[in-house]
Amino acid sequence: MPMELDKFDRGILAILQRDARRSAELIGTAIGLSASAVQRRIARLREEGVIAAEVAIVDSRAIGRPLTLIVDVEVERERSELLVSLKQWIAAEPAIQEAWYVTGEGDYVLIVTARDVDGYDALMRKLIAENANVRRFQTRVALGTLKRGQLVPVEPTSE
Amino acid sequence: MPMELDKFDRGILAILQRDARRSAELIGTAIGLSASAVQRRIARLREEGVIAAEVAIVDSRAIGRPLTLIVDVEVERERSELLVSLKQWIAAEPAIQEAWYVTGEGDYVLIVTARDVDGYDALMRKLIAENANVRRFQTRVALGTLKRGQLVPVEPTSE
DNA sequence: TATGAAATATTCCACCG
DNA sequence: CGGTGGAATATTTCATA
Repeated sequence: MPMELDKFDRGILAILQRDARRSAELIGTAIGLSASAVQRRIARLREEGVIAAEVAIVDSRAIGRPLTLIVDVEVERERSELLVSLKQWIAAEPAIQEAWYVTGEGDYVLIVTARDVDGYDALMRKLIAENANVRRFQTRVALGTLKRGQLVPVEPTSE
Repeated sequence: MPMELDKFDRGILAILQRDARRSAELIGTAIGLSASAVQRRIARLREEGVIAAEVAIVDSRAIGRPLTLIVDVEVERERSELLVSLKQWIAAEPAIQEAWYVTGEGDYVLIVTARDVDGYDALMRKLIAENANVRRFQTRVALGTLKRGQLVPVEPTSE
């Protein structure tokens, strides 16, 4: 169920999605509201779950994980009990940053971060070894990152 | 150039990647450091760019964008001048949350958020219409999101 | 029901030892 | 590094529309 968001909420979200540290007073002057009104709305957006989290974005290159890989995984759909443990495996593996179950024949798409090719190889060998229902996978290496984030458009104009 | 990070830095990053609002005092008790030391380290990590940003994560379903699509785009590599404008187009389009240039024949992978199928169709028609070098694209719909984020593993691999 | 302003409580930040 | 005090910020309270 889509939440009721007026233009003030949208303005707040637009700012906080780019900079969660911006003070309520600055946000207020930007959108035309008092600091306390902004503060109240932020608290409400958190409670309602519209703001799901506030997190630090770490530069993966800066800490020695310059590789990003996009992996298409094909899974045997028949064995549903193995699917549960595969999902848990994915959830528990920190090198897998994102994972979707997508349209196709038991297909998953993974976004993986790695230190180097060897690190990635080791990860995928472990994936295969510990999940019998993984049929095959195809890897694409990110040669360049044009854009990264989970910034959601909040303007009603954008489609 | 990988940054020098000791176990305290790693502990700080592990926490802040999940909750950027955690106070320095709480972080300090968690990792065994004083609040002021934690403050100093956070400031340094921000300056060095290890912490690239601190952002609010908005629940896209809560604001009426329940659809996520993974799009493989094939581009004519020959016309490099068109590539520049395509990149700018992608950068300027808020519905495209993530975009990588990947191994293959002029292939890009996009993560797109949409209100519904019609909204997505309209976006891709616009992409085609305004970028003559886009040869074709293939869409996969995210039927389920197992994991989402840019959480980078910071656990020591060698220390 | 939501606002703005004022009062209170936290948290941060720049020093000091 | 840890600790302290002043500044900035967030949170609560309250009167008002």
